[in-house]
Amino acid sequence: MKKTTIQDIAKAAGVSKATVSRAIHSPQLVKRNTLNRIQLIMESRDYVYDAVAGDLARKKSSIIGLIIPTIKNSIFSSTVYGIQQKAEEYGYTTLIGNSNYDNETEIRLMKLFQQRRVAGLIVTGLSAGSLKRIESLVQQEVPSVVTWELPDTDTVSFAGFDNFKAAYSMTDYLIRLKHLRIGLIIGPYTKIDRARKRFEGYLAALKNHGIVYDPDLIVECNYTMIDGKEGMHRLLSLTESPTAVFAVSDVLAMGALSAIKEKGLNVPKDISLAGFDDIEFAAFLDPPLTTVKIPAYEMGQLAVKALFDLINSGSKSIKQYRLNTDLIIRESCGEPEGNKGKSIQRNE
Amino acid sequence: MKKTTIQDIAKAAGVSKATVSRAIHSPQLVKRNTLNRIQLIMESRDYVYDAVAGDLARKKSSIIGLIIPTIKNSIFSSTVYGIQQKAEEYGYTTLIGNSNYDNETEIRLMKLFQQRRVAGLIVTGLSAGSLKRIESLVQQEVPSVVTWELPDTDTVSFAGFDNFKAAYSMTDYLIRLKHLRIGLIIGPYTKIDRARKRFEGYLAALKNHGIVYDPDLIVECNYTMIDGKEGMHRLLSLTESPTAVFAVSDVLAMGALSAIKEKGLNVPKDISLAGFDDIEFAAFLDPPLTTVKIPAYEMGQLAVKALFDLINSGSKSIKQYRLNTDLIIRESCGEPEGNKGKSIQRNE
DNA sequence: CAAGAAAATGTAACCGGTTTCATAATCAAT
DNA sequence: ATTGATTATGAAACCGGTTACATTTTCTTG
Repeated sequence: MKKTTIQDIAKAAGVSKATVSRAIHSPQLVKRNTLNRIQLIMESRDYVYDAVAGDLARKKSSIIGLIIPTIKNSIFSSTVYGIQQKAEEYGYTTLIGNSNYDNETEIRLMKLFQQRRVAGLIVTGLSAGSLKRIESLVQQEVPSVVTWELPDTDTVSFAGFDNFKAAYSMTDYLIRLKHLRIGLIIGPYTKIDRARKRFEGYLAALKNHGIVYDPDLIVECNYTMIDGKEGMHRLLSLTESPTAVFAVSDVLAMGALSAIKEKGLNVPKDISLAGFDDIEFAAFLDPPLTTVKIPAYEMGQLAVKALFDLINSGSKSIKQYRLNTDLIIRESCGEPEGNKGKSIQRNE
Repeated sequence: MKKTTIQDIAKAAGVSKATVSRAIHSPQLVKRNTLNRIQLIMESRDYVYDAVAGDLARKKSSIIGLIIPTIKNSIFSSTVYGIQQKAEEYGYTTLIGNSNYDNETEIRLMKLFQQRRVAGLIVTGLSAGSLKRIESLVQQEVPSVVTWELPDTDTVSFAGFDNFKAAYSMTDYLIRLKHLRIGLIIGPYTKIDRARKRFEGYLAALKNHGIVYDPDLIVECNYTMIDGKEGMHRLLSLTESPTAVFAVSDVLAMGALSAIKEKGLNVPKDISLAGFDDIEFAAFLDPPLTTVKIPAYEMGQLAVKALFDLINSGSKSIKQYRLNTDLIIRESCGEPEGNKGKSIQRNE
């Protein structure tokens, strides 16, 4: 049984395809009478509009493409959610691709989406290469916006936040609590720009306070709880282990926390722990996690807003949203034991 | 600047559209020489294949639609991930819609996907209404598979597990630990079939052990940590509070756990706590959470497999995968205090 | 080299809509 | 009833590909 098309409807209603098309999209252009007849026939024949054909004819689609590193980290889910909510308001659907933190995959997905003729693209880019790629997409008239970072360009729209500053402020906070040996558990900062910026923020904070950087305190790993746990175990087995650890992702922090507990240590008495993202469960940990709040949901919404500005302006209106992050002080960080009152050692 | 089409390429290469089309999809049908020429021209003009036009002409698409309750719960993310991984193997992309546990939205999304002419649909259905809808979709030749449950039908493919049994087994386990007052924190079981099945599993276990069902011990709520926390607070403020609580979602359990700690109680000494789903963090909680493991990832993969069987067989081959759930015993459940050795009270 | 088979390419209809422009029908007002 | 404006509809080209079928080219081989 062939699917019903507007042609069929037209014939049955004794009108032309054009009229049926109008009946669907601009009913006010069709006489009451005709309209009713057409609608009745559509009902009775289970007509289903073909959005593919429509998109082709109209030369525009109502799908936006979204590329994120992974759907498995709930912090990205929040952004996705923000995007979907907002996109839906505009009548758009979202096609999601996971790059799995892989550059090749990311590029492949961009191409794929471009082939699908998405109305626009939102990318949580990985590297400088991503940016180049996006600039070229924009030139090829695929409206695109970057999120989760502040790319250094004025030709690309974005809704992001300052990864450097966010990591800086947390490190600074820990230093002010009088920590001198601050461990860092962080994602693959050689591959991912965002992670590198955070790493630099950490470094800069140390430097500003005149603290020497100790490479032994850095654990580079992937973004799972297991990684966090293993990373923390490594730090704890150091001859001179850190008094505070900054896990640059709450997921890592959670893994780290479990490692600490396994060792029978107390947070924050024996060791301070800080996270990054402020995902929902951060507040529910024991102790509640001090972390950096990323406005993931709002960022998603603004990314969509920026995207539609781009779309509606024929790629003219470039919007760049810089969102703030917040230090969320809970109970997982305190002054280092035995260091109370001691002033910070400086290396000059 | 107009986009380059195969027409343009054809003209430039001095061949027909058909040859260009072949060069793209079946290069082995094109002479080496011509092929090279065409490819060169495609390169130089930044030709981007139009998958929309292709899909229309070919009357099939390479997008599969996916409807889940919410992307925000990581347990669904696992299923999504499984689906995306598998779908990608087959060269398909995934369009994701969130129903937000709302029936209307779910139906709207199904229609939307049908209009988009998706190759197939994977639905984490909500209610009996969903099933009806899906049966009708299948009749309209939209290959569809249900997941996350075992619909009672033989005309629809699915990859799911037995929600009743899963909840039954956990409740049974708690009872065998000698708990008599078992609280239940559960999602909106009046609206969501899956939740209702679980509720019934709980009820059946009680009944089988001759324990009277106390409505005061049931908290019906949504699926966030806050809900779990509030729910647990309610249970703890009961005159006769439960000795064990079964939170039918790890997210709820985590909220519940924080409520328990807030009260200064110990798990499992003062109260036992069980979850459902076995999301990644369940093992990392303090104490590690006893829960029911749902094979979310595998389920996603099998759903895709079932879907492609359906697609490739012209909707003939119906596959029904019944997956097992496992009781994961960790440390959050123990015998009730002061009840040790006491035998179970029966109400006959 | 001729002839038949195999390989390469072209022609044109088609997928299911949209939209411009022209024409026909209706309406208001003189 | 006539005219001009307004509203409703139709005809046909178009969107960018695919594909069945026909035709041409190239390859084999006797």
